[in-house]
Amino acid sequence: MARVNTKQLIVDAAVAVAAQHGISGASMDQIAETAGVAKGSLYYNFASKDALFAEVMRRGFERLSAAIDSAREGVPGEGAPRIVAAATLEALRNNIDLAKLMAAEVFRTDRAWAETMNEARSSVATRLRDALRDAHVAAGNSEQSAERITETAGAAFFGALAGACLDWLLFRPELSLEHVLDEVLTTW
Amino acid sequence: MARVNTKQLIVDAAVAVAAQHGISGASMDQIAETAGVAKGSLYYNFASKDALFAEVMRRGFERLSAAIDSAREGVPGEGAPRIVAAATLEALRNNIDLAKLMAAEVFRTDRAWAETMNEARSSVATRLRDALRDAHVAAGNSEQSAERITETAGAAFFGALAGACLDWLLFRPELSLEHVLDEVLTTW
DNA sequence: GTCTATAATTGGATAGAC
DNA sequence: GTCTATCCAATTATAGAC
Repeated sequence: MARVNTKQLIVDAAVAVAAQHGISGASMDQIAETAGVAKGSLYYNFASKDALFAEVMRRGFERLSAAIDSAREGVPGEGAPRIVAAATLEALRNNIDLAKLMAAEVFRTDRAWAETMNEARSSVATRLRDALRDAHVAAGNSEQSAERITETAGAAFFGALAGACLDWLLFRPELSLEHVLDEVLTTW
Repeated sequence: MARVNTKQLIVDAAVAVAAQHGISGASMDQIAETAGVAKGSLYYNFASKDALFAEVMRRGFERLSAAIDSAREGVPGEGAPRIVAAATLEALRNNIDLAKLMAAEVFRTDRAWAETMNEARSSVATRLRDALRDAHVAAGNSEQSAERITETAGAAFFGALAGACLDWLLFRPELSLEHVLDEVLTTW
């Protein structure tokens, strides 16, 4: 085992490089240089560029799901959308490179690892959908009515958060998280 | 002048190829093959790959803006969000490759033509923001209150539409446009 | 486990014929 | 205005030393 976690070093570098140039535009050379390791080490730790980015995306969505789950613990239904939205914005802000990368690649269906990424995407959308459903029921609507809120609404919610978040971080970084949250939720 | 519009042929092929592999992953060779022209013709019609995709993105956002403007004509404030949302979904559905491409590249800030694309992105977000503002006022709120709805809300609205639209077209194509619209707007 | 060196292929772009 | 042929740089991946 390596003295430091080389795998994590490489994954972090891959995120940083791909956030700027996209996955196809990110070269293994530049990733190795950014990580401070030789290119040979990349191929010792990952079978291929595809395998590396499958791992990058898997970890990214996993982190997002975990942040949402953690935020929701013990929160009543009516507060759910705001709290999961805040957790999502927070997670994206903490790693803006990863946010750009996920936004750019989440709907690419041709990759070798598209299936893996799609499951991760779906699990995030499902969590957001559930938050919307819980709030719907807490507002006095029936369970049956809440079931009309599907994963598509979750995907819309996620898209709204990602769109607002990137607009915020890239073009209006002076705004506060609370302000961005208000803009997303008051119109929702 | 060419007998057929070679420029348009090339632009269409570029959209198709880049929708699958991203812009960096789209090779000029494959674009030429898809368009049914020689690679030399690409470079006769466009100065470089960057210039080609600058034109692709410019036309894409222009089409979207035009669709929104056309839909809004003569529509009262309270109906504005639904009508512009429908027009946006319709435009994206009519060219799903372009939708994937715009979603993947809209927040890339390192491109040579990032400034051009950013203006186009901003003009779409502004149009959506205006629709939200008009509905807000039509619902009985003050103009002053409506001004708290900014371009960030427009970006969120666009993100929601793009997220729902791609979820729909890629994974749930059996849904109707009206159904998708309802899912986006009832939770909004 | 990490390095250096290199193989094999593909990429963007250009020159010049027609 | 379009084609074919070609250049050169960059890319993924591998081999083998340490």
